[in-house]
Amino acid sequence: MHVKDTLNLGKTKFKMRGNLPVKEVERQKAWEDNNVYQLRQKINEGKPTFILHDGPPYANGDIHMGHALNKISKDFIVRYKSMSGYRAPYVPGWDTHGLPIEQQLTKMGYDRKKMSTTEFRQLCRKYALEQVDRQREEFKRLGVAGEWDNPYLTLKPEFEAQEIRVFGEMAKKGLIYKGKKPVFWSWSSESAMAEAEVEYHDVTSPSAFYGEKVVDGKGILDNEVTYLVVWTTTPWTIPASEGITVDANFDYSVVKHDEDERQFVIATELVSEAAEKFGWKDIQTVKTLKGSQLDRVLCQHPFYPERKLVTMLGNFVTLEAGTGLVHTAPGFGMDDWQVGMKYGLDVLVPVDDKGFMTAEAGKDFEGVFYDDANQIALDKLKEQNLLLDYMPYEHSYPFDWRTKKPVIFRATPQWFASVDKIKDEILGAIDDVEFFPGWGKRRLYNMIKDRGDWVISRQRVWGVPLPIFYGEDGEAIITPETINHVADLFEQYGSDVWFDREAKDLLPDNFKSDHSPNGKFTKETDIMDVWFDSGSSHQGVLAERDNLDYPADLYLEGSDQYRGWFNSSLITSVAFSGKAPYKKLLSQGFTLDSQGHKMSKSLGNTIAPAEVIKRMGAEIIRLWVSSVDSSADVRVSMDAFAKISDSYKKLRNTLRYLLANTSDFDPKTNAVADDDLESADKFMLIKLNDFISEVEADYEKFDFLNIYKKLMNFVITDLSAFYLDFAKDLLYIDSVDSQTRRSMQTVFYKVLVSLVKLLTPILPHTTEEIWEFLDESEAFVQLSEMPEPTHLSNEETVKSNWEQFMKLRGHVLKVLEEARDQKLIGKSLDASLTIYASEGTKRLFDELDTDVRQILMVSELNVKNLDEAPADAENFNNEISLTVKPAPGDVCDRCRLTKTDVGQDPDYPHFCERCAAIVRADFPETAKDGFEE
RNA sequence: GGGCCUGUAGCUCAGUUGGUGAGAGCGCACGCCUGAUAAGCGUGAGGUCGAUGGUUCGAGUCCAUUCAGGCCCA
Repeated sequence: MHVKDTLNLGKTKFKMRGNLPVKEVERQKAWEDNNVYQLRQKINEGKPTFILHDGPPYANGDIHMGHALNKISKDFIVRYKSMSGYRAPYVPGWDTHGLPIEQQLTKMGYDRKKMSTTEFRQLCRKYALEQVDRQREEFKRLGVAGEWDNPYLTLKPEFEAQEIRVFGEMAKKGLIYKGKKPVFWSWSSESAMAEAEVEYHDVTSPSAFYGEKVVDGKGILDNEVTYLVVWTTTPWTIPASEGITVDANFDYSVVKHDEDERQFVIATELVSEAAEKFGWKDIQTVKTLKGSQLDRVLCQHPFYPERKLVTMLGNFVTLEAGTGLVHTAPGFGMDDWQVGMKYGLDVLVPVDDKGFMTAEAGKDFEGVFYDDANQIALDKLKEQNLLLDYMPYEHSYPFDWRTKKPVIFRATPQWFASVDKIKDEILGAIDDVEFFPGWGKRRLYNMIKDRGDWVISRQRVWGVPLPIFYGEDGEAIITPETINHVADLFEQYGSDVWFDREAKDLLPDNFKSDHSPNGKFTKETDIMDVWFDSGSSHQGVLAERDNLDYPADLYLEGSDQYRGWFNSSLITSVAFSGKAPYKKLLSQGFTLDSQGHKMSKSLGNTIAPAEVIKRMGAEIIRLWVSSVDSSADVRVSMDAFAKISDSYKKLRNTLRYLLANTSDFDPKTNAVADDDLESADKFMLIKLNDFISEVEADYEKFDFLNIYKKLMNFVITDLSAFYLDFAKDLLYIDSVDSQTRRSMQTVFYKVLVSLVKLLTPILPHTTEEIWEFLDESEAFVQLSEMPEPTHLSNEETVKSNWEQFMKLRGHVLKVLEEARDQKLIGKSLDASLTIYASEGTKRLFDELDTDVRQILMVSELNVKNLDEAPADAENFNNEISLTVKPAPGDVCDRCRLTKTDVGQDPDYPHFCERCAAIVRADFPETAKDGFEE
């Protein structure tokens, strides 16, 4: 027998290194094979629900770090709630309609015009489903638990049907209407374009400065002699001009010059520049005024004297070029349209699909291609002596990316959802929501407050059709009857049916309408905005599925979703039922590169989750997610993952040590009751209980960063550097079954089990691996419940005593280090420490009722009165003075302490008395046989 | 241009209602240990608190401006 064999060294097969990239995959398979997620749901049946409703990612491409941050954060919450008394199912979803998928197919070489709509839609569906499969595997690889085999997809018939019902409910409440709005219009391909389909090139346009005669100056300007000087780079839109926009805060001057009777209004700052352009000399300022004073001043249209132009206040006017007054044609510009809507203007669109002016533009323009109308407009202005100057102007202009021809802004018929009518109700609903972080409320509130009505139609095919019929007189027909019928059809056949059938076959049998005396109907061909799809998920998923609830407890997405999903869901939900779809709203920042700049493929600064998983494992990404403040933007770098990887190793090793040193401990038979624990063990148990309470409170607040910080501090400072370090003199040395040893193991085991449970939401792979070594009833840690903190009888006293002691310990470490520097000692066990203690400190030692020598890890400890301290002792706060010298005596072969009693037992010449006694009792044969070398 | 947000040691973060020389963990340096060993322990060095200007007896903490960055609009 060797001396070492008499020690109780820790033993475990739990590996020091995780080999995560390989082991995670095996473990995930085991969870799937054993239906662990489903088992958890079964255990939670009947408990109060906590529904985290998944915002659907767009089904296209590999997942990036932002996806990982989002899904892992959700997993933390769902796993925590599932283990702490709630039924918290997680149904992941995908956004599967929309332009990007259509574009992908175009890129792959499919031509939408060479096949039927349904054929094209089938290709879109196939592509979308492939993307779902691809992303699903990537999400699962992150270790995210949920109903992966039954996700919600916006293309599923039951979802589409519910979306139609949401639309129908809004229509019933009078919130759906048809209007006009400018879109990018490509006359060369005769279709509307999305922003993503246009590209910008520099072009030179004729820009013109011209006057518009004031006919009603509102008492501020003189009628007939005053002219507002406006600027435009699109003279061809003058026939559609309906007003002039100024900025309320700018200063404007009314000026005259010696060669003209007329007075002109120009932004003060731009007067001299304009005068130079126009060749004006000897300028006199008649008066100056604020833009706000020009509000609703009326001018005469330069081409149509009977039409009045209204002056409006807008925020898009610039002083960088022009006059500070802008010609405004709501039918041909977004800014123009928005300000026009505010002032209740019509939307004139005297240009047809092919880009030719219509009769509405007047006989001089009718039939003229819009680009050729520029010259006509300039000529007409010149004729009337209104044109002050014109010149070529170079600027960036949108082009159709396929035909390479310019596009125009042109108002087209669109369907709208009124936000205005229910805005107060929506703002009220925001008040009932709890926001994380708190500023989210302000952001969402401002966004809703300032937003206009929602354009829900798209001139596309890959989406949910607008369920609208038209009568013979062109009137739109949306009734509860038609809505229900269409919803039922979609539920049964999917929305393809809309494209496959004639209008009459989409209507209920014998459907009658006053708008169609002959029973003839047509159908809308536009589809719905994809934000209406995902924005309906509270009905399409939460209300639709038996195991879910509406409204949800929580929505959690990136901060871009204040404008996106948070916004659209809120509008449809309030419209549908008067309440917000979420009780709590948690938003996260974006993932940026190590410099804090956005990540993009073109910049080449992206880090793919797959790469990290392959090199370090998903656990490292998960731990990283917990370690950053995700309420703001987070920086990502391989370096950061390497650092986290170090933290993981530390954590893993500490848990391994606990495991190794409880391998001979049976919690059922060896555990010591709380009140019988040794003093230091009590202290650590109290610390553990505090830790449990704090971590659970942090989980409730979704404050994972705080959990990470507390965890690392607990593990590194309390456990590894303190408790587990001095434990060796006890665990290894004392008799296997001694009270001191079992007391410590009792706490070790509690710490271990509690940590493993608390960490399961964050590091499920690792904790499940440890769980296999524990003697607990549940087959998987995920099926266990979160630990509950307990309380000891006099814990406040115990805690404060030990906290005082920890301060003294800091001083001891300091003097030991100094002794080490002076080569007096090497390790602390070489030292004999003398503490000259104040009365208070001596009382503290008494109350601690512990082996202070052991905890300070020295071989010899003497406690004397403070006033006996020699001059060379180091004093701390007049509480203690300390001296260190090499411990006298010989090193015990077994406990490695240096002691004067080594060799006193003749049977054990190399042992101290403590070890001799233990070994004689536990291994009697060694008294005769001795030990091998 | 507008709404909202962020900027404290190399990294990730704390810093209470403005008040002793600005803290933690990691990393780093140095040392110790070799019975947690591709581990463990200790000590130490690192910060003009983005910048500037104010308020105040006193500001990382309040105000203004500004720079850098992010999301969403225009």
